[in-house]
Amino acid sequence: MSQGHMEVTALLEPCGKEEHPDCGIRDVLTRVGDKWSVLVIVELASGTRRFRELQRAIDGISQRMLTLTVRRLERDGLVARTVFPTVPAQVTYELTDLGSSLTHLVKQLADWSLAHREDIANSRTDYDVANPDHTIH
Amino acid sequence: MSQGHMEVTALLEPCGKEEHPDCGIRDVLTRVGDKWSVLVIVELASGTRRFRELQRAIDGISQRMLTLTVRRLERDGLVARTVFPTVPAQVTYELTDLGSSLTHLVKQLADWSLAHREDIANSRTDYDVANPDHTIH
DNA sequence: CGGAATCCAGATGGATACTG
DNA sequence: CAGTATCCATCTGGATTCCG
Repeated sequence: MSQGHMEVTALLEPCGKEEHPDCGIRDVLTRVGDKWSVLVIVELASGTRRFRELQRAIDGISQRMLTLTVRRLERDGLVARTVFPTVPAQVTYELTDLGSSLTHLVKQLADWSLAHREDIANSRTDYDVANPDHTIH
Repeated sequence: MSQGHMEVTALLEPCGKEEHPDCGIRDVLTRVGDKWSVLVIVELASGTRRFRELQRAIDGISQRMLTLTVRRLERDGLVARTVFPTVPAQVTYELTDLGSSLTHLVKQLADWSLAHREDIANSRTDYDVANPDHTIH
């Protein structure tokens, strides 16, 4: 059942003539890698949230970016959006089954990040000391 | 040993007064989420590669972006760069232990992407049909 | 071969103001 | 409350040229 190796090999091969050669994986990774998506996913992993609840939970996100982020997640089928036509309007967001299945992997990535962030920070410091005038970031 | 839940909760809390409130996880995720890093990591997961080998293996990457990508991965301690002072120069790249430990997660993400790319594509199509004039991407 | 340097277009994201 | 609209700064990444 552990077929990970075979699958991933296909990553670097064109899998369809007309499509992008990355088999669409980049679509998913750029979504996960954008500035706010993961934080939204992690927050929704704890339960249904309203728009303002999300904004208060995610420090620093602007109204505009929260809107864009949840819209993209909704378009990808990872998040479900429900509008209650009350006054004022009330909108809730929750993960779909697809979104929940991704959450598990996102949490592993988050844990890895937390576990190794010291290593990475140290490596960066070392690199910056050894290469005083680099422009990489 | 499964402490995933507790760890990730910390994601949304400021963990240090002076630092970014995301505990540095965004550093890792943006690295994984950028356009080329994952493809470089996956290729290096198969073994040591020279610069030109990487470029030939990764379809569409420019010289500049390959340089930037491997430099960032090196700075983060995920990739080791070795220069052989021959003429012409010969440079090899390989994953460090840290990089290898991330590879496993990256492969899971890649497998998830491949497994669900149809679902996502369908969801996007449905969304675009239901919202004919949206500007999201 | 393995880059570095420069230039430039497009994407991303923040601030602000306005709305049903 | 839950957005939309606009403007604008920054970042990302591609193309090209040059270099040891």
